[in-house]
This record gives sequence, C-alpha cells and structure tokens, in this order.
Amino acid sequence: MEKPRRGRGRTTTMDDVARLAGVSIMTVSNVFQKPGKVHHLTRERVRQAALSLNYVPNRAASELASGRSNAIAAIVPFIRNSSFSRTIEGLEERAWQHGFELLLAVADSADRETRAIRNLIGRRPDGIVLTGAEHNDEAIEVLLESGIPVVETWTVEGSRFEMTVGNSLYQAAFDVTERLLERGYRRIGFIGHDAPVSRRFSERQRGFEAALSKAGVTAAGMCHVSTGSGFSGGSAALESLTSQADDLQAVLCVTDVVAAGVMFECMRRGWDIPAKLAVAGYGDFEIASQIPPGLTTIKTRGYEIGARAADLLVEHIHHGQVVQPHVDVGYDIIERGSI
Amino acid sequence: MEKPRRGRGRTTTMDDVARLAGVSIMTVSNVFQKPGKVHHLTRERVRQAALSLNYVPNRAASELASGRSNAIAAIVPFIRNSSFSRTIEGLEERAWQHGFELLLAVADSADRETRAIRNLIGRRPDGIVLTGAEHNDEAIEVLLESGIPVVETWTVEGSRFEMTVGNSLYQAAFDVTERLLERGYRRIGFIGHDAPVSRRFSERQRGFEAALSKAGVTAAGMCHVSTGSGFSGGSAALESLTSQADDLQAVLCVTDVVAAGVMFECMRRGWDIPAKLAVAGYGDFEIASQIPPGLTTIKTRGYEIGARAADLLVEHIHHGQVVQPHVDVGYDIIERGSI
DNA sequence: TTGTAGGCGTTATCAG
DNA sequence: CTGATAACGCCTACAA
Repeated sequence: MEKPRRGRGRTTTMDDVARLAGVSIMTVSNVFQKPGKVHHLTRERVRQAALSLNYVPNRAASELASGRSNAIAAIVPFIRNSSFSRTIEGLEERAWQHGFELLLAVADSADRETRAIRNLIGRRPDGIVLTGAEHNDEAIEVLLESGIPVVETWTVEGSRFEMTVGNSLYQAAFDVTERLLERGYRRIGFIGHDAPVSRRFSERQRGFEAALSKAGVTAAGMCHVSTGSGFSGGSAALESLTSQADDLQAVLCVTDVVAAGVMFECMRRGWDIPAKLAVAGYGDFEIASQIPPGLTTIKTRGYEIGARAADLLVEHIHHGQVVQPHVDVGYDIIERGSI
Repeated sequence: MEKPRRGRGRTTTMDDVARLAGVSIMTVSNVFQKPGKVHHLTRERVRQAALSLNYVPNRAASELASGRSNAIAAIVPFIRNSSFSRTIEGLEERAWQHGFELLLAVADSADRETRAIRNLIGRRPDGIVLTGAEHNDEAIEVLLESGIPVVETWTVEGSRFEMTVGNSLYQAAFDVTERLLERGYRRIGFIGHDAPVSRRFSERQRGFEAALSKAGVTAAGMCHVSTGSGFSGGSAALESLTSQADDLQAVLCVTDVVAAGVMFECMRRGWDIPAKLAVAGYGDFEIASQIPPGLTTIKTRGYEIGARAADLLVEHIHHGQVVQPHVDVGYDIIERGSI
C-alpha cells in the first residue's frame, strides 16, 4: 500500500488558490497578510477561491519565509488544581488579541521541562513564558542563547531572565500570618510544598516565618507535602502537624487545595472551624468560597499575570525592549469564616 | 532602531554546525534523524559542534521539507475541573513515547474551536484529537477535507470521524441510577450541563431517564447548569430542584464538581448525606474521595482515553488505517457514603 | 559512509 | 495594485 504522504503534492496550496482566482500567488499571500494592499474585488475573488478549496495556509512555510511564527510559547508544570490555569487563560486571551497564537507545553519535572523547552525553541516562537518551575541550567542556557524574549512568571526572585511578572508571595504570606496573629492565634503551623516548585513556595514560608519572628512567636510546626498531592496531602499534613504540636490553633497552607484537604479532615474528626482549628489558604480557588465555613485565602490574580506577561512579550517583540520589565500584580486577602 | 529580525541570518543553522564539524550539511541532518547512518566518530564530532553552538533544529524548515510534523494536535473545551486534563496527560505521555509532540489548544466555544482548528491545521499535524465539544459544520468540513486523521473522544455517538474513543456515558448513567433505585430512592433529580457540550451530557441524561422509566418511576426534577459553572452551579441547582420537588431524595449530577457543590450546600443547610439527600457524581475527581462522607461516582478512565487515542493515531499514521477504529474504554462505579 | 542537487510553500523585495 | 524572482533551513533522492 502507498505510504500516506500528505506532504507531497496532495494538500491545496496558494498555487491552487491563485490559479482558481486567476491571480498570482503573491496576491493570494497579500490577501491574507495585508488585505489593504489588494484591490477590493480581487480580494473577494481570492477569498472565495480559498474558501471553496478549503485552503489553510501552511504555517511552516510561512514561518520559514518570514522568520516570524506569530506564536507565543508557554510552559507550565501542571494545569490541574492550580492558579496556573488562570494564567494560561490570561495569556491565551491577550496573546490572541495581539494576533499571536499560544503554544502550550506541560512539564512536571525539570527534565521534561528541558526537553519541552528544546521542542518549543525548535518552533521558533516569538516569545516564551516560563511559569513557576525550577529550571535547570542547561534549559536556561539554551533559552538565553536562543535570542527569544523570555518572561518568567510567578517565581520572580533570583530570575535570570530579562522580564518577570509576579506577585509578592513573601509579602502575602507575611500579611496573612499577621492577620492570624491579630486574631490571637499563637500556635500556628505551616504546610508547604517541596520541589520542583520550591523556590516559589519557599518565599511563602519565609514570609510566614518573618511575621512570626516579628511577633516573637515560634512556629508550632512545619510540614511539606509533595506538589500536586491535592486534597489528600492536606489530611496527611494535618496528621503530621498535630503530632508535632497537640495545641495547634491555626494552619497556613501553601494552596487552597491543601487547605481544603485540611478542612475535610477536620470535618471527619468533627473539629469545628475555626474554634478548634483556623485555616488559611492561597489562591482563592472556587472551592475556597464554597467549602463551609468559607476559606480565608489570598487571591493571586493569576489571570492578570498571564495577561501582563503577554503584554510584555508583545511590547518586546514590537520595540525590541520594554519600558518596565518587572511587574508585580499584587494580591488581595479574602477573609472568610475559617479564621 | 533596527527591527529585531531573528529570521534573517542570525540564528545558527545546520550550515554553521556542518562548517564547525567539518562535514556536509546532510551529515548533520542525518545525525539528528538517522544516527545509525552516520559513522560513530563523525556523529560525536557533529554532536559536540551542535552543543557548543546551542543549535536547535528549525522545525518549520524540517516540516516543510519532509511534509511531516511529528506532532499530534488536541483540542479541548476546558482544562480546569475536568476529566479532560487526565485525557491530555494520557495523550501527551503516549504521543511522546511514539516520538510525537503534543500541540494543545483550548477552546470553550464553537467559534473559538473553529478558529483553533484552523490554526492547528495550519500547522499540519500528523493527527488531531477532538475532545468532547460541539463542533460546527464548518470546522468538521475543514477537518475532513484536510486529510489529517482525526479521532474524536468522549463524545462518540453520531461522530462523523473515522475513529473514536469513548466510554458509555449512557450506560454508566443508567447503572448509577439503577443503583439509586435499588437503594430505595424514588424521588430522584438530575443536574445536567447545557451547551456547548450538550451532546456528551445529554447521553447521561438519557441513561438516567431510561433507568427511571424501566422502573416505572418519573424524575423528581431536571435542572441544567452552565458548563464550567463549578461548585456554585451545584448549590444553585439544588435550590432549583428542591423548588420543583420538596420531597427530593437523591440527585444524580453531571460532574463531581457539581455534586460537591450540592454537598457543600447540604452542609450549609445542615442536611445529612445521605439520610436527607443522596448524591451521585461523575468523574471520580479527587474531591470525591475526600469530601465527607465520600461521593459515589463513576470513574471515567480519562487517562486511558487519551492514551488509546494516541495509539489509534499512531497506528493510522504508520499504516494508513487502523484495525479497530472505535474503542470503548469502559467505566467503574465507585461507591462511597453519599448514597 | 558522505556529499550534491533540487524542491517543500510561503514571504520580502522590487520592478511593472 | 499586481507580479516575477530569490531566499528561508532542511530533507528526499540519488550519486560518489
């Protein structure tokens, strides 16, 4: 049987459209790229021809010829249960408004990330968005060398890239912890995440610790659950924390999902929230507003992070530089019944 | 200021590598494509040269020349709170094993889907995976015309594409409903989703209705929440259902997220589950096992759907056809405390 | 095992 | 406003 080779001669090309419309191939190209440069009637004729042939331009050829891909690439560690999905939405939407497509890669480990980055670079995107992962040196090297503008998001401190968009994780954690202290809680525990997103999450931990030490209080306990462990990570962590301190009064969790896991565990134990245990989360996921008695949390503006990242890239692509390369989108503390 | 044109002459190409390694450009190409055809030592020399130049092959050029992209494209309506994310993972993993990359597009409306499909086709992927959305005719037309093999997932019934992978939504809903009837519940309500994924979800509804009518029972009420409405959709729906039937005993929900929303609402009302209201969901998301008293649900094997879809495509790409083009991955009923 | 010629489908450039 | 020509970077086919 004949090998199904689409590449050779089967797909309809600009040539077909040009012939059908009775114009040159260049005119067809212009109709799609610079409609203004083509006469009203010619344009319509070409459009009709393209439509009737179900013509779709070949991006590979276009990119090769123009050296521009009109695409922005993003790489995220995971998409489930995370504020990253909001960031992706922001990116996609804004990128599209600027006429760019989004190339998305998911990589949950440094190794996979390196591979994914190579793949992406191979596609020569006009810009790349890195989202909150630990990058290994090789990947960073390749990225810097590629000449493609890069913006790093979420994890801002110590970034080696020219542009960053984030929100003050440190400050946010500091503020909620102070809020807990104001409420009179003194025996407070912390549940964090371990690698591969440690840089990001350790900022939260530092904020937590700073607020405590400012108040002259010591942490009731620290505990780390693995990234992506979800709700069940919360129950396990609570177990561990209570064994470290049986007079635990409050917990600050690295994520709303973990916090919800803690709250589910409290329900199972029949513990009243916040009387027996106060809980605070991070992210303001939908569950925070729904789970009784409502979860106090930090709203992260993940969507805005994506949108601003896209803006930065587009600005860089068009002008070769940006006016303000480091953006902090801030955060809000949302108080609900859990503290 | 000079426009930053990467395309023209700045990036390192095979030529540079070839020159540095003292070989022809073809040899460099072979080192990457068919390492076996190049002499041991030459290969190493080329690899070193490529490494030291941070050379990354240009996919656009490669695709154009070979007519193959080594990429599989997938399009999903949304990724948050859904079994689709599992399907994506399965797809990505399996595709990678076969040496293919995954191009992912998210499109939450038929219009965006059409646009996304055009974009994807422009990239000439070797295969396309469609995931549980309503497709409009134009999109289907373009897809069929493109000659690219397509597999449709989740939504199987009435598919116009040559390959499908799904699980019996109808049968699954039928079975859980029977389970509820066996438990003695008679006043049962249904919470479904409306467009744009209606075809998919209406199969569930039909299964629900069939089981009821087989038992000679009529539905206590039907209710539809908008896709992606999340937990809050559940509370709202419960509101609506109880107003339709104040003797409601059980609800079957289109999704675990909606079911969890119903359960949260019950908690707020102080209703005991399942004594006052039994709840069943769909998807076996993590929350189902964590929310007290545990949510009875249908496990959908979303990962396997993705994996099998990738397998089908690869088989088709390699052999031009597949032996068994329609796959049903089945489902499991997971019983927990909520019924 | 390595190299040479030609072309993939599109766009930039510049002439008509 | 339209069209001819020469790249773009790589791969297929064939020759050495």
